[in-house]
Amino acid sequence: MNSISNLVDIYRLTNRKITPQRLAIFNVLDSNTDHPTAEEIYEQVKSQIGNVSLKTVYQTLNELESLNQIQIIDVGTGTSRYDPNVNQSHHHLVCQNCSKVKDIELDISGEMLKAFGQNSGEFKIDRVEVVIRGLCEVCLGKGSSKQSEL
Amino acid sequence: MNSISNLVDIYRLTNRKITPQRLAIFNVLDSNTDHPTAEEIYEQVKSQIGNVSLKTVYQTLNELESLNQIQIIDVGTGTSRYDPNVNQSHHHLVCQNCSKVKDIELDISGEMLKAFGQNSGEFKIDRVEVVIRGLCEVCLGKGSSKQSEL
DNA sequence: TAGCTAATTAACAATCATTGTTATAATATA
DNA sequence: TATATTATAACAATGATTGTTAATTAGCTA
Repeated sequence: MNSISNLVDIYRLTNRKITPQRLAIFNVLDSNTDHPTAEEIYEQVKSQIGNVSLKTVYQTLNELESLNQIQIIDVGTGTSRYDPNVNQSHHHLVCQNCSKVKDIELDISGEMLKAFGQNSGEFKIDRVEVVIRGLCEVCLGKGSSKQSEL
Repeated sequence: MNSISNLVDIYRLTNRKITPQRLAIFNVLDSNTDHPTAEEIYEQVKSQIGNVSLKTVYQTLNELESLNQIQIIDVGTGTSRYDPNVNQSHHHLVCQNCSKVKDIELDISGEMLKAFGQNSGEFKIDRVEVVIRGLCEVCLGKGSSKQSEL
């Protein structure tokens, strides 16, 4: 994601209005590395400006994705997560216990991509996503009993 | 997934009953490489034995997963797909146009796993999933306009 | 082979994440 | 400041999946 002021510019240039709701959403996303869900963003925006609807949050997030300013990631935990990191190529670690997602930088290039391409037949590769599943630091420390609180 | 007769054995050994519905589901999954959705399995079972409920299909599929006989894959297309291939390690090609999923054999070992582990910090890796997104052979042939029929 | 009992099924409602609809409100610009 | 246009909120709706419960069936045993 670009900085907030860049986003404002992008919004102006594309004839979108700068509303308090949108600014607050930009603000929550700015430099966020937590991969929040829409619900979590909604809660944070609410605590900043008092009122938003969940619909507005979803709308704005989808908009930001089509403007290539965020990435919507779905790693099969039942809820999409929103990642403002679109500049550096990266992949994701997913905790099988608490469902939290962390970034991991992996250089999927050269050898690997070549190997992928050789096995993919007639398929035209657009991009490669690696999801690494396991246990995060926090859940490791707690044993591995199921719990869901953060 | 094991062969159907093996599944029947597993079901008997775990005090589960062999019902026509379950047998038909086993039969649909047997050697299936199409990554069908629950709905698709439901349709096929219905055409075989006349009546099932979707609930029964979901139940049996979840059961088969916890018995490690199938893999539930969720590649962010909004619907889970069911893959009886649990014996060979493999990954998935996902068509961005028609959402179909194909298997791809990739050797994620040695170098790669080492690289992954080095970047993952305190995270304890259980398994690595690679999803390659792009266009399948069929959709390539059709240009890349959105269509959803198979 | 009939009867018994636990397991299974089907019908239906419920859930959760996400999207559609529409009347009202707010932004940007003249 | 008025006006055109876009955005918001409230609400209903959707689609995939799961919960509930009464009725049915598989498989054991007499």
